[in-house]
Amino acid sequence: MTTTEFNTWQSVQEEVLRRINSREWKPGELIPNEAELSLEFGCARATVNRALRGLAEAGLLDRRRKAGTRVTLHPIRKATLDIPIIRHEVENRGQAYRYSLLSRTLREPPPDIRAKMQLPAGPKLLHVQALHMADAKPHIFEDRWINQHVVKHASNAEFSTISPNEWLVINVPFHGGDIAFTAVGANAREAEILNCRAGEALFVIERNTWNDQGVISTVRLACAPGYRLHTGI
Amino acid sequence: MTTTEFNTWQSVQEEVLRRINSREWKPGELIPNEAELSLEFGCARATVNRALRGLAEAGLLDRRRKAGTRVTLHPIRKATLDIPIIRHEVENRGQAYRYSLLSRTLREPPPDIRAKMQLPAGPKLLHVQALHMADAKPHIFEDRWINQHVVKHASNAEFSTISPNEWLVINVPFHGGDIAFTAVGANAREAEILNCRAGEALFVIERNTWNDQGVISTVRLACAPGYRLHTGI
DNA sequence: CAGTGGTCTAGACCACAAG
DNA sequence: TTGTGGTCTAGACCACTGG
Repeated sequence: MTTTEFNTWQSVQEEVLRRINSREWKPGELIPNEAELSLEFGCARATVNRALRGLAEAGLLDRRRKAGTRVTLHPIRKATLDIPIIRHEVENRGQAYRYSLLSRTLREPPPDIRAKMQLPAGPKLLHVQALHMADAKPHIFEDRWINQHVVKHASNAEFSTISPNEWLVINVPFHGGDIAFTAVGANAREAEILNCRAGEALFVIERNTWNDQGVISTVRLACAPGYRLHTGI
Repeated sequence: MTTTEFNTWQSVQEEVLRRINSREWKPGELIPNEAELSLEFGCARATVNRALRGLAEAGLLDRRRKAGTRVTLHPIRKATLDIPIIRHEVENRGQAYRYSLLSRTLREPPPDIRAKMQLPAGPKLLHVQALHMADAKPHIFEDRWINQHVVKHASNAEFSTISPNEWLVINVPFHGGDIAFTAVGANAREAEILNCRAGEALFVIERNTWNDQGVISTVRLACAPGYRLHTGI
C-alpha cells in the first residue's frame, strides 16, 4: 500500500477538501474521527484537528463532540469584508483624499438615533457631519453621533482635520458592533452634498460600535453613486 | 509576586486584548515574543501561539518571523457576511418562501457578461431569470448565466422548482469567487418584476464563482426596496 | 456512561527575513 | 547569521453530549 504522506495541516486540509468536493464524503455524511484520520494520514491528531477546525470555521464541516464530524449539508458561504479607514480606502486606490467638516454640534439626538444607541431621552450627544472626497469629488457623506459620555475625550476632538471615522478607530477601542448595508434614494441634503440627483440610488452603510461602557457611536455613511463594495470568497 | 495563571488560550487572548485596549501595549509597539509570554503566563508556547494567531487573523496584531509581533497601527476591522441560500434566508425570518422561474434560455451572452466570465465570443450559455418571493411579495430578482461547458449537468436542470441559486450550491462545489454590492436605480424590467417604481433604489449583489475548470456562473441579484444586509463585527 | 472533539504540554525542527 | 514565529509530535486530560 503506497500511502501518500500528509505532513502538514495544509496538505491534510487539501486532501479533506478534495474528498468533500469529489463527493467521496457526501454532504451530511459522517467522516472518520480525528484518531482514525491521523492514523490514515500518518500524522499527529493535532495536525488533523488543525486542518478540520479550519474547514469547520469556513462552514464546510459540522463538528460536535461525541457526535463526530459531518460534511455540512448546505454550506453557508462566508465572505469577509475589510472595513478600512475611509482615507486609506481612497488612497489605496491611488486617488487623492480630502476631508471636509460640515458641522459639529452638541445636541439631543432624535428618537430613532436614541433607539439605535439604546439611550434614554435627555442627554446631549456629539453630532458630526463630514464629507470624504476622492480626487476632489464627493465620495462619502458621514453622519455620525458620538456618545461623549462613554468617549469622554471626544468632547475635545475638533474633527477639523481628522475625520471622526479615523479619530475613533485610532483613539477608541471597541468590543463589538454591527453593520448594515442598504440602498436608498438620496434625499435633498444628501443629493446636494454628494452632488447627485435627489432620489438617485445611494449605497448606505450604517454602523454601531460599543464597548463595555455602552454604545460609542452610530454612523450613517452615504456613498456617492457608483460606490461598489467588493470582496473575494 | 502574585502571578495570575493563564491556562487556556482564551484567557491568554483576553489578557493580551486587555493590554492592547488599555494601551499597555501601544499601537505599533513590539510585544514580547512567544517564549517570554509563555513564561510570564505560565503556559506552553503553543498556547500563546494559538491566542496570538487569533488576534493576528482579526487584524489586531502584525506578526512576522524574526521581526516579532506588533500591535497593528490602524486595525482593519473585518466583518464576516454569511451568504446563505435565499430560500433559507427567507424561511429563517419566518416568512413564506416562493420561487418562480421567469425564463430559461440557451444563448450567446452579451459582451459585458462574456468579459465578466472571461470567455471568448461564440459559445452559448444558459441564461436563467427567476424571482424569489417572501410572503408572496417580490424579494429578489435573480439574473444568472451558467457556464454549462464547465457545469455539464446544468443542461439537464430545469430550475422549475428549485432555483439556480440553490441548485448550484448543492450540486457544484466551487473553489473561489467574488462578490460586489452596489446600489442602482431599478430599470423598467426590474421595476415591473419587483413591483416598485422605475429608478427606485435597489440593493444589488453581483457574484461570480469558479472552480479549476473556469468560471461556473455569474449572477446579479436585484433585491426589492428595503432590503437590508447586516452582520456583526 | 463513553466516545468525540477541544485543548495543553514539553520538546523539537523548520522557514523566513532582518540585520 | 540568527532570532522569531510556524508547525509537528506524542501523550495526556478535559468538556461536552449522544445514546
